[in-house]
Amino acid sequence: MATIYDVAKAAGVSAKTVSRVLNQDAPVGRETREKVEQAIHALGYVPSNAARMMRSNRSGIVGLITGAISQTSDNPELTGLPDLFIVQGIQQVMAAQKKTLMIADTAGSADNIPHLLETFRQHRAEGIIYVADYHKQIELPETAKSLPIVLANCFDTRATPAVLPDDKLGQKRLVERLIKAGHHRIALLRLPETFVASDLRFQGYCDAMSEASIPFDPTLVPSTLQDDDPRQLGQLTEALKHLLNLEQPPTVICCGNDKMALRVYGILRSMGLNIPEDISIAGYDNYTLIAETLYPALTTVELPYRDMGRQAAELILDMIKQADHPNEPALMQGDVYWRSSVTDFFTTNVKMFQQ
Amino acid sequence: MATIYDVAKAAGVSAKTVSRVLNQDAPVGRETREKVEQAIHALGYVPSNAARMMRSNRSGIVGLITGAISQTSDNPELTGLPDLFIVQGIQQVMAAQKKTLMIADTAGSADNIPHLLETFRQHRAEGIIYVADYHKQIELPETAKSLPIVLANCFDTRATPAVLPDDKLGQKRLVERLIKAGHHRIALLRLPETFVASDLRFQGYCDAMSEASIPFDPTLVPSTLQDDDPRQLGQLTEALKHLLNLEQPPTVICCGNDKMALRVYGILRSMGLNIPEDISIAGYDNYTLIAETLYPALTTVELPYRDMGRQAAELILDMIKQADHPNEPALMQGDVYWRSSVTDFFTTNVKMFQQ
DNA sequence: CGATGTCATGACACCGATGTCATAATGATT
DNA sequence: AATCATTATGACATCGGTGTCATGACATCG
Repeated sequence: MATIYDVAKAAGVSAKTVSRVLNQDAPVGRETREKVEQAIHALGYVPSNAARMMRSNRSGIVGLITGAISQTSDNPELTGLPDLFIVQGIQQVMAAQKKTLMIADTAGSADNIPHLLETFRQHRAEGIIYVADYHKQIELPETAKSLPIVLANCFDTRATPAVLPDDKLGQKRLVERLIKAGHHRIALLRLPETFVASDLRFQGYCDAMSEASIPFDPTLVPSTLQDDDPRQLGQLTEALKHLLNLEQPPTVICCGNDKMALRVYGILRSMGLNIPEDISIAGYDNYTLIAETLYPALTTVELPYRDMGRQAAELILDMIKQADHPNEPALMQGDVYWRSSVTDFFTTNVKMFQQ
Repeated sequence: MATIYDVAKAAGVSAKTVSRVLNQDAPVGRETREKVEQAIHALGYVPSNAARMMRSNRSGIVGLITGAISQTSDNPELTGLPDLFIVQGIQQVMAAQKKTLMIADTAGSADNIPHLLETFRQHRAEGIIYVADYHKQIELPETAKSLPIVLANCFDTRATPAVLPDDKLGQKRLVERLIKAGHHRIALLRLPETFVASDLRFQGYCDAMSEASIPFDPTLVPSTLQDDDPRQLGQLTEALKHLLNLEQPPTVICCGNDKMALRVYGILRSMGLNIPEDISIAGYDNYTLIAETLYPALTTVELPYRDMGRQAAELILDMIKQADHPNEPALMQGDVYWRSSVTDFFTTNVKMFQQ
């Protein structure tokens, strides 16, 4: 591979002049510049990042640690790869800032993290973003403290800067929207309690209900599911039967996530029920593969992964520039996606009047 | 950040001795080694990759270009991110070989590729893997030729080494398995013809049928769908009606992929049909999120993405070691995943005898 | 017209590792 | 005891860029 000296020789100038042409940091005569540019092109010269980095001591590299790629997570059922949208959001910002993103994968085991951090330090990464596959609490090894670090989709007890989805607000908005559509018997099939999101979303549900002055009815919120194992469809079936057999059954069921909604579709249909004529269904995550492909399309709340990624990227870049960092996690809002799996009594009524 | 000289000073030795301790490439006295190791630990010293790279001229970096992360592909409907499993397979091999994988994303536009290649050259990547989001033909810019390169999930006209899924064999195996289960009226809902896989799988279907001496019946293979747009459920509905109204309707329908199967589930159910009692369904891709979550679980063929990734990684490493490279694309086989969406007449009969 | 400023360019040191060679001390061999 | 092999260590050059400083050629100004 050609070096700057090869170019200098070919152009009949000094290496420093070539450097000036490359960096445009000092005036260079037009003729000289052209000679140099020709030589660069002829030799296919590309400057060595390593050599540059040595002098400047600035790598322009941001490290990204994730299990998103090898998503053999501890809850393989729940994670669906869409957390990769976070990575996408980060990429966008990094590319715009001409930073190089170095992605390392935990290969499913947190034990690899120290080694990954070591590698990043070798490459003199300027900062690190850690992306979790779903909203959860984590604990990074002590070694992580020496570099600016941002957590995305997770948080720790040491107030490391974090970017999180606002699960509480999201669920609240969904329920508000359901109420606006005329529903007031609203059931909630919670995620297992081990998920942070489970409780937050339950709070959002409660907030929306109480603000609408609808008294909380515990029979509409069956005990949380114990496991997300596909073989335990039985549990889900039981919960649904319970809800449908209530004296005042719900008109809409909020599922813990879109995947659960997919299962609920199957079960309800095998019971002979139609969605949304007999009962409305809502999900959470806006996992478009499911939400848009399902028939009817699923009303759900977005997990604002891309936004979270962008936010995390901007945060780490700020922290690299100035050691300053926020103490509160950034909560990102996700929109409600209103699709045909939920009856809107008002819209229906309007149509009826029109007809 | 501490340098090797800081460590040398702290340990009271020369920099070279520290280097020897680090690389274990020459004997070092026990006491000296311990002093050095202490100093390294005390200073939190991590050697600079950049400096190392300068001397050795070996970066240990392999570049990976993909649109998998920002999957705004030209066929956004078809791609579902699982092509990331390819990336995962690559990661596994690279990690085992102590290579650093540098992932760059096309951000949805092939126009960015030259720039990405440039970046990789700056980092002196030793080789490049290009991963496509689905089996297709591509054309890389001329600039790509200067480095060892391997294509994964795609191929070009210049016989660049490639790793591809064996779509033909996969479909053939599935159909063979269906025949073995007692089916002989087997329908095939093809993917749009723009997909390379569409024709290959059709060939596999034909091969299996002809080897079983079942004459080809074109009414069982409706004209391929024009588009995968979710709004064009109508097209799919028409095709299904056509199949069901045949004098001898199929006992099983092979869908172009798992996503299509998901839609077919919805349509058939809204027609009041049960799967698999009334009709069996098979997919393709083994997109587990769909295949395992659907009720009943979907029989499908695996796209061997992880294997393809591993294969591509090993291929590029070979090519880095010796400029040698294969001329034929490597075809990777995917297994048939037999699940309850397809009736196995044979198994059923056995059960009936047993009862 | 001499002083000053700007432009264009080159010489040289330096960033942080490591390869090469030299050197001293120790142990083994004849 | 003399020679040779091995161990343990350091001095120094080098990789490919860029920062600093120096230099010469013009242009501008009072």
